Amino acid sequence: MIDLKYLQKNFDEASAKLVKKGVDSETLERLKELFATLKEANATLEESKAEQNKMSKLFGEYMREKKDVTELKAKVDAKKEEIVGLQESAREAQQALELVALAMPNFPDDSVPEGVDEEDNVELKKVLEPRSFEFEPKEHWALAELNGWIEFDRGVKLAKSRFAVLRGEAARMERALINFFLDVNREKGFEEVCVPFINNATMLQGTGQLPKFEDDLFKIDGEDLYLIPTAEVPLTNLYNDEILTTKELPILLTGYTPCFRKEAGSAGRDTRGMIRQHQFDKVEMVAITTPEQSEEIFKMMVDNASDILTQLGLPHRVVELCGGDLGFSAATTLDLEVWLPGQNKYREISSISNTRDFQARRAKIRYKDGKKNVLVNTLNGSALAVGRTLVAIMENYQNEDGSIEIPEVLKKYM
RNA sequence: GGACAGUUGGGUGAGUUGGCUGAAACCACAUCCCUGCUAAGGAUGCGUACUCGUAAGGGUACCGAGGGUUCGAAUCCCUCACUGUCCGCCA
Repeated sequence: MIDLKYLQKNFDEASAKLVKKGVDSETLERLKELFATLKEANATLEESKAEQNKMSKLFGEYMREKKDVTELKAKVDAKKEEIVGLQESAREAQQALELVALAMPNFPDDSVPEGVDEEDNVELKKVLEPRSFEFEPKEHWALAELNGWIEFDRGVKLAKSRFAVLRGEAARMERALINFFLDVNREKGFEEVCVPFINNATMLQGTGQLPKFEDDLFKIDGEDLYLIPTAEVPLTNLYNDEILTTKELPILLTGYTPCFRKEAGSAGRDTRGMIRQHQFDKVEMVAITTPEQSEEIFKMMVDNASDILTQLGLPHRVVELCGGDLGFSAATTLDLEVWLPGQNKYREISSISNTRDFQARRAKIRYKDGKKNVLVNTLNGSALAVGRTLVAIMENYQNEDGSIEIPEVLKKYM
């Protein structure tokens, strides 16, 4: 959630920031008004309650002194009636505010480039030269068929479209990649964590998936539970509603989880192959830091993900997302895009974001800085998306006959 | 899933004949004093959130969550969640 006090005090500045992210200033104006309304409603309510509390105390004294209380009771009864009304309007103001506030995306950093969609993203650097093929490189689904690695039709049979089955060497490579990623991350100082793959609504709200993106989630029928769309949710919310100490920070976590997404808005996109599935494996990095630490940790996370790709010998590039392409919770995001020779383009394989205190405010994650409680910064990033890495290996390591070499670093894992 | 018990501040743990308890005591923690040096003693402070105020200092809310009774609830009633124990089931 954005800082509403900041919005109130620096409206023009705040609204300029959010325009970058495609929020119109009318919505912001409304948010500001709702906030002011709530504050006023609460102020009057609290004043009345203070009076009532005072009278109730008096009441006790009267009783003890055996004084007559009928007059006092009449007064306090009248006050009570008044409070019921005030309470109702305060509650309405609260709900109206939350409706808008929870749907408001994070402020982008000032350094974020202007732009409306991925066309306007900025390439920062390329790592590794794509290899040149003496034959026409195939796409991964063709290779999958040749090698018997992926069964799309049986995945569909078991569940529905956008589910797939990995077999034999592909299944083993999937597992090898997970282990490789976790090992590298651990060497970089991330603690490995194994978390529930199902989280409750409060946690999903903490990281920003709810209430706005409910349609993208698989919900458990009849329960307040959802399949996680990313390990970012459980890893970040590990500290939901907690107050940490300075010496605990930064907290660096990594974990493997499957991720479940409805892909509601992506009908028709990447329907072929396993670039976009309802279920995919991912190893995630999450960092909980002080505001001062987050910049450095962010760079470290990007370098780490890039380093993993380099170790795998996969050509990739680093792209800075423009304001319009930035996710809901992110203040800044760098994507790593891996080269897919079969598709002849770079495709996202990791996305690393600093949400600053946006998630921390929602999830109430703070740390004690001296006497004050300060919101932490939370960061997250993939290292890496496993299925897409498998795809990248297939396409980059293919031979003319369709066979696939195993990257050197993975050999000891297979 | 069934039965019973429980859920209080960072921790342990009082308080359950409703008001003087936002909450004793102890521990932990912080600062200071004394002492002096692998110790001990003393003083003070020490929950969270919102809100008013330059500040000092006020106000409101929170004793698992939500609702109810009452002038007033941690204390009474209802619903739910969670934890523990026993039973059932089970990887």
